[in-house]
Amino acid sequence: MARIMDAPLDTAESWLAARGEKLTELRREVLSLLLANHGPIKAYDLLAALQKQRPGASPPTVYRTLDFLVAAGIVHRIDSLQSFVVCPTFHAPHQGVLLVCERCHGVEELDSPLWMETMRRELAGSGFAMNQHELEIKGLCRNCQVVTV
Amino acid sequence: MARIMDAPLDTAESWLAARGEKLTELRREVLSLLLANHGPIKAYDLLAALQKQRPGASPPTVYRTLDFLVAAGIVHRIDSLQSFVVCPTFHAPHQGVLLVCERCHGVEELDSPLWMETMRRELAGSGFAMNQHELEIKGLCRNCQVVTV
DNA sequence: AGCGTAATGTAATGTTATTACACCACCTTC
DNA sequence: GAAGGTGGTGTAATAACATTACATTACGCT
Repeated sequence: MARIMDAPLDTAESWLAARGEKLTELRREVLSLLLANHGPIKAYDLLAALQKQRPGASPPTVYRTLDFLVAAGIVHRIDSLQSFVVCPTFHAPHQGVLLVCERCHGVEELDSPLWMETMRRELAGSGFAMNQHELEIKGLCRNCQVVTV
Repeated sequence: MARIMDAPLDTAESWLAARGEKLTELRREVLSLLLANHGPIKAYDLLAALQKQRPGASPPTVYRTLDFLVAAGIVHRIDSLQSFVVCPTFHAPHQGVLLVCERCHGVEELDSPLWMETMRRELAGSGFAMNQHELEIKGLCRNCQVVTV
């Protein structure tokens, strides 16, 4: 019987296979923990979770695995939070912007090719070539705009 | 006789005075080092430089001063580089985007109110309120696009 | 002078990330 | 089936980045 969360793991497996890479047991465990977290997670928190099922895990264990998943486009690193989050649409062509809430630290991914194109055009004059895979916008999410604090 | 770099320091002083804050000797030294660096600098590199003229300087010395300068809008923190850079136009109203080169780690600031407005409008549908003071775009600068590596 | 607040000094510690090297599994090729 | 290469992981140590907590000093105010 299939466990919950298997579908994205299988998708990741095929996605990697198409690149000639493998979803090893370690990578599967890490990705599974990332998926279970629903939102950005810090490397050391992920390490703590991983150690429950894999006691020998150490910082290089998680950082190597995260680097791999990021390079494969399955996971995003959020610079402003020093955290990592699964890309909800890694398996499909997309041009996503990460909307990072500075208050609750939630992250949404907004897929907007039109928006990307607009930005690229606006930047053209400056001679700067935007990396559209690493775009992170800080601000307040809908919920957090309401809060007074 | 005025030393080189005095002008921006004096500008910072008035800018702060208008906010009821002061450019103390320590802040002046730190800002001066930041200006002398022409580009982003890491906190600990700044600390090392500061210690040459102020041997007792420690991490809190620089982090406190940087926090102050960032809060005053004089310095930007570049999340993707974990570095700090003087805002070239802190004294004037502006809506700058930081263009961070992923290869040479240089930073340009592009002032484009039109661009900001476009983005804000594009984001409106998502309910997300962009923080226009903290916008950082990664990519390749004009020079680095040419390099083959 | 005495008080209150802002600024800085100082020691320790917390958090994030990397290096370097050892070992093992798997695959190839002879 | 042994030799050698590659990719993946284990392990120890350390580097790099940042904060806490508390002591002390500087300065404006009455």
